[in-house]
Amino acid sequence: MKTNRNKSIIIMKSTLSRLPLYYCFLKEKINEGEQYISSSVIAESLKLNAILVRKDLAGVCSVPGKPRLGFEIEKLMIDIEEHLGYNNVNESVLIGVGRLGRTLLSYEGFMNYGLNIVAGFDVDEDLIGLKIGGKPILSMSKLESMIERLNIRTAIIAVSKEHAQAISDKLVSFGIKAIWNFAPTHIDLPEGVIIKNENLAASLAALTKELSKNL
Amino acid sequence: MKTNRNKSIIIMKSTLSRLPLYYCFLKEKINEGEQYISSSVIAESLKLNAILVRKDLAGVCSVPGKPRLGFEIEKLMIDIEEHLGYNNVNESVLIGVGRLGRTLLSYEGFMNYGLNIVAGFDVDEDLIGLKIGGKPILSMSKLESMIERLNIRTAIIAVSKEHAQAISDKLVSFGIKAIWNFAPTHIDLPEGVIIKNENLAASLAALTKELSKNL
DNA sequence: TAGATTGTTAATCGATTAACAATC
DNA sequence: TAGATTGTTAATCGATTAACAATC
Repeated sequence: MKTNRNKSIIIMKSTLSRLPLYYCFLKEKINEGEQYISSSVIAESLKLNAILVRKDLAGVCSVPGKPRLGFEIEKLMIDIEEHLGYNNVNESVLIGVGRLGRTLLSYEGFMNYGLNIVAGFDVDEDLIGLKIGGKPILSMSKLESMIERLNIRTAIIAVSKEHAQAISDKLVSFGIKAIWNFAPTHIDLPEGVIIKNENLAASLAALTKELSKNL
Repeated sequence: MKTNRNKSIIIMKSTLSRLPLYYCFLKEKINEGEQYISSSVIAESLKLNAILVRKDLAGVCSVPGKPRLGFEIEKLMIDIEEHLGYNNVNESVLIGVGRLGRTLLSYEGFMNYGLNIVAGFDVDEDLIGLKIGGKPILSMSKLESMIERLNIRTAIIAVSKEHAQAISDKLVSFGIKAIWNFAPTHIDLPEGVIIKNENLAASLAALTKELSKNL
């Protein structure tokens, strides 16, 4: 872990999780015609601690900010893109073209972040051959060959919780290394495969819970 | 903050965020006919540190676990429900019945967590009067009266990013105290209103980023 | 009993906040 | 220059991990 220690190039996970927030805000600002921005303005708008923002930015920016002026927005955005890997387009497959799956297929936001779902897969014969959001829906039998041919590493699971584990096992055997799971269930995976669970219900529950604390 | 210090009833935020995970796992186990479970089994299955799980459970459970046996699953689930507030049904409104909005309206997972979207709202005349997932779609003009009548505190925003700020301002003026934002943009809110941003694209980007680190 | 598993107290780790000198 | 804003080092805070005695 002591590879490149030129200038404390170690960026905290927590910082990484805030970068999209900054990026989104900077995009707004540049659309409003702004050219420079100070960390304190960002902090205030985003309701974050000013020192925290300053430290985050210090970690990612290639050109230091200028006292009195702040950071050049355009440069800063490029730096953030670099760190988030928005430049290397990431291709993924989606399994399960139900309602949620269709939403994800046609979600345009992904493009902006360098993400591309190449196809949806489903067992339902009626869906196969259709296009949703410009993406083809293919038979499950095509899954393996597509993953191999395009060397895809990331899969999105939008099937029912009953099928999630079986599908995941298949995906892993085909070479998938990262799974974004929307099925509201726990999935067991071998070492080396990373997973991100997106439990929408739990997410909303957490919000309402916090609300009830604030009375 | 020194109200009820009977038995360290202060539960960490991080613990709270893991509770849905435990809950989901316990549900599986009880369906398999299990009656007791040990923290170490939970930890192993969920790939968490055993001590962490033990501590989390110690914090929420009303009946202590039994050495050698573990915790009674059913009791534990009830305790978790208590802590997550799954029991007090939370009602919310959804603004923006586009593709994402429709998915959320018909997402059945919410029910299990004591969450209920009472109606969807949209400006599109063609949608008004329809039912999706059993929930009516109403005109925006009905929004205020519904929030007031049912005393609703939580709103879900699934409109385009251009409209998100304006809608939020309206919602706050109607009395909404918590916003779950799916529009990929930053929203400015007054003190006292809490927000949870659900940036799907950023979420996937983070996953693929982590993948690329693992090479 | 012996052994597994619990709950708790202390140690470590990581992230946030505070303080402050440097700079335009 | 004076003042705002930067980057960095140190202090605090919170969460995780380790250690261990207590219990069935």
